[in-house]
Amino acid sequence: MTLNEKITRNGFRLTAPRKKILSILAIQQQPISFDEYTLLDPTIDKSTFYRTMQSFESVRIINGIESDTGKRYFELTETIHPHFICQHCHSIVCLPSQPPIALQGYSIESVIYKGVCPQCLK
Amino acid sequence: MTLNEKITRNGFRLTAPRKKILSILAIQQQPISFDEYTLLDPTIDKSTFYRTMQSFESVRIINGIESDTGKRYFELTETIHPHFICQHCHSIVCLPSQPPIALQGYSIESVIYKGVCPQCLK
DNA sequence: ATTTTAATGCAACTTAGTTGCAATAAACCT
DNA sequence: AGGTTTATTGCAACTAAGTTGCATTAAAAT
Repeated sequence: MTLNEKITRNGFRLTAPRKKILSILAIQQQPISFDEYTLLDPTIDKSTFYRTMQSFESVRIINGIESDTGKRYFELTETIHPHFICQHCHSIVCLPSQPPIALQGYSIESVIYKGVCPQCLK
Repeated sequence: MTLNEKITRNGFRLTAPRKKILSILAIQQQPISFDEYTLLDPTIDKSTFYRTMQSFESVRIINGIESDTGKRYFELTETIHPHFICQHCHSIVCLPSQPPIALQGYSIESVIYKGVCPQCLK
């Protein structure tokens, strides 16, 4: 199922702002915040952006990550992978996929590690 | 090193609001938010609470966790353990301690799993 | 006991994200 | 294709969480 099918089959309309959001998120190496997104697409409206994130999160097109800066970061959920948040420089890094963790009774969808990144440890 | 020593040796003063915060956090089963804290101690001032969290986080007396509700949750860092955040009911659960994860070059201080909890899966 | 200075408590502020609503435009239907 | 329906947009106003400035208070050092 392509991304566009995922959208239309879930009853969402494929609009211009949504296409742009998806095309921009598709080329990111890390999750990005609304602030970072507006630098790449200054025409976007705040509420359109956040509403799109909510809609697409609800059908697992997008994955949101809470930073310790009080902002949310977003990425496409193409390949599931863990993330690392540096508590010193607050960067969010995608980590290589790892074998899924099993936890009796729980459905685990993502993993976040917090700590200090190699650069900040120096 | 006791908790009080940890506080005074880091140059912090052992004040009445701080003692109360610590005594209340000490008897929690899960991390709590400012809202939840005020129910247990209605005399606390918002800025005193948050400033205490910041100070004590900086010296690892307290561990903060970002929920997907846009709130931060706090707990004492006595025993390090992972947490689970349910994306459906937004509860935060302490999980039993697990063998530490190694990640080349990184210092990992905590792990958060996100997904759906057993109750919500039913 | 006095002095020093960190911490408190209040009010005002900031910032991220949400909401209401009229206008717009996908997608559906002959 | 043209008309209709209804989801989505874009704007402004709002909310909620957390922060900041500052005068006052009280730990702790002398």
